[in-house]
Amino acid sequence: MDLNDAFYFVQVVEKGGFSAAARALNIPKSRLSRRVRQLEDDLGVRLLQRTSRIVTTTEIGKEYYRHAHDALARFEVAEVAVRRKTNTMEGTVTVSCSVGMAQFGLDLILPRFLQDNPGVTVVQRASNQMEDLIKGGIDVAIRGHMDSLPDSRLIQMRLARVEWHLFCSPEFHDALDQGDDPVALAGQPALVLGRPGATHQWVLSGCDGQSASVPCRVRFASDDMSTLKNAAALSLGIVALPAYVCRSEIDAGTLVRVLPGWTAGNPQISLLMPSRQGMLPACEAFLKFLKQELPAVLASDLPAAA
Amino acid sequence: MDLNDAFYFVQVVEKGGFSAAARALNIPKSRLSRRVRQLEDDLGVRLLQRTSRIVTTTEIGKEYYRHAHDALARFEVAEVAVRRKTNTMEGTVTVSCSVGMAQFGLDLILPRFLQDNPGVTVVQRASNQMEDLIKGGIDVAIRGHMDSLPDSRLIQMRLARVEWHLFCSPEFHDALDQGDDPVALAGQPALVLGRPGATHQWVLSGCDGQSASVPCRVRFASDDMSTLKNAAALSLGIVALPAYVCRSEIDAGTLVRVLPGWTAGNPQISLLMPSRQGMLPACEAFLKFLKQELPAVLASDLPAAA
DNA sequence: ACCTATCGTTCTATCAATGGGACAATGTGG
DNA sequence: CCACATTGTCCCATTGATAGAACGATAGGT
Repeated sequence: MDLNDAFYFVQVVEKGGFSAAARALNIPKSRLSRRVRQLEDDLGVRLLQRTSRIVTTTEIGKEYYRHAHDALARFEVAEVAVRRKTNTMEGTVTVSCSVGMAQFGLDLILPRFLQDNPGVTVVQRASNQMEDLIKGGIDVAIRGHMDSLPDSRLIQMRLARVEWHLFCSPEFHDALDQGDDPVALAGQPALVLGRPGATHQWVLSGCDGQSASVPCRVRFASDDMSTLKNAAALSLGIVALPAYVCRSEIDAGTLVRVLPGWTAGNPQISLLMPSRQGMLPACEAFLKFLKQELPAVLASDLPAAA
Repeated sequence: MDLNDAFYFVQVVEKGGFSAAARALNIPKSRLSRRVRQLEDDLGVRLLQRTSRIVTTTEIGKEYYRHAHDALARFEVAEVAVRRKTNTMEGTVTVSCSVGMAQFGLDLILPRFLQDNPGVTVVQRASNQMEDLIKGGIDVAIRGHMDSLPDSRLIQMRLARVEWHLFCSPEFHDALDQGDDPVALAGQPALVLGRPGATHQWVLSGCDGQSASVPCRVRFASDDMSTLKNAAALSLGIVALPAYVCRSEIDAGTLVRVLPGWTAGNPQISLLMPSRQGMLPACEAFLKFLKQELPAVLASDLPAAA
């Protein structure tokens, strides 16, 4: 059963003949003749009665026509539905990111995207574990990584580098040695993101290229940056976090930066997507938006947004 | 746009993968892979996200699937509708015949066919002009003809020969010369079927092979055999008609046969149909029924049915 | 950490569908 | 009444799709 044959048959019926249908479809009439005959053979029924001059539909041909016509109309609907989404800014974009990126990065810009694109629905899946993009039906993931991602078949797009700084409460800072020397931090209580091993250390880079590794004492570890920030604000220790995450606390004075001349990491933020082709305009617009807006939000040297 | 590609896509979605669908359909998976990719290219959208291990449907793929699934279900309906009519004794049979054949031939047997085949609808188109079978959507025509029909592409099936006799009212008969000689009828008033020319004659055949042509005087001409019979019963003249048409009048004694040793024609009754292939069982059953029952009805030597 | 079964894709010789013209049949207009 | 235009079908060289194996990748069992 070749579904195209049904289409050809419907066309012949509607145009009132093989030649007319062939002209309308811009295909040779020999094809129409052959395919309709094939359809009749498949069904085991004569659908058209032909003279060399005129074509009429059998009783059963009329019935088949009605149903086939409906079916083809449905296909039309299916195609139109797709084309509408590919031509207009509609559809759903599913984005995966870490909780921190959601709270302190996307949170600042996502509302604007939603306002600018009323037809687009954004589904955010904030999680601190990497999700499988394909299994999860995720259109784009925002990932931070130190070295290049090994994920082979995924499309990668470098977005920005973010600086991680060391933070603590002003009170805690006052109690520290005020020198600009990393070694002074050795053994200090650390608030650590993720699951640290038995020993932990801050890997610091100076502004002039020097680096230092400072062992510390893990007092608290969490997947959640907000919780770590709160712990730091309560003077429980020193935390290494992306600069943009702590911007409002710095402005408010509830956290201060430790060792302003040193950074605690400079990971790459990249966008990952399953494939570049066949992407909805809505998704492309979202990508463009992220590429345009996110770097500024993640930059260390910008003041907080109004 | 290849509609089969949509079918393949739906199968892949429903079976949950290319390999599973290929196994279910008994086709190589390379075809599925190629055709689904082609569909995606045609639509300009990615419908499936693939790993070497897993396949998931895109958001838009899900939408396309829903519509395409509906459309395919419609095709299923179309096919089932046809197959039902080709497998069971259902459908409509359109038969064309002359008014005389309808009133005095088919009338006797058609009710039985309808009773025996409750699912079959018979549309009878009784007309004294030959209709175009194909233009008129006629499945089978019953035609009487003296020499072989020239209609080339139509299928012909010889059914029976019918004898035409000369009839008149008993009163009229009494007034005739009672000899068995055709020449005695010369100049008698004739009731003629169809549109006679200026002159008319009866062409008679004797039982032993002799023939005679008897000129007569046209008093009344009509397309309708019943009207002619009535005119004859009213002693308006002599009419040449198929024997079976006048059977009941002969039995009732309102008409008598003129020149019992002579016949006024012996045309062939044939069935004509547009084509033999792709015929509905209902139509085939009707053909078989006609072939089986009609000759007896048309026979000259049978008593009238009860 | 290997091994194996299975996944979807890709490659290429092979085969079937195709397209364009020829053809017989048949309305149509002069 | 005849020439012509147009109908649907048939024929055959050519082109495009296909089948089957090879392939890289991956998940799960051991």
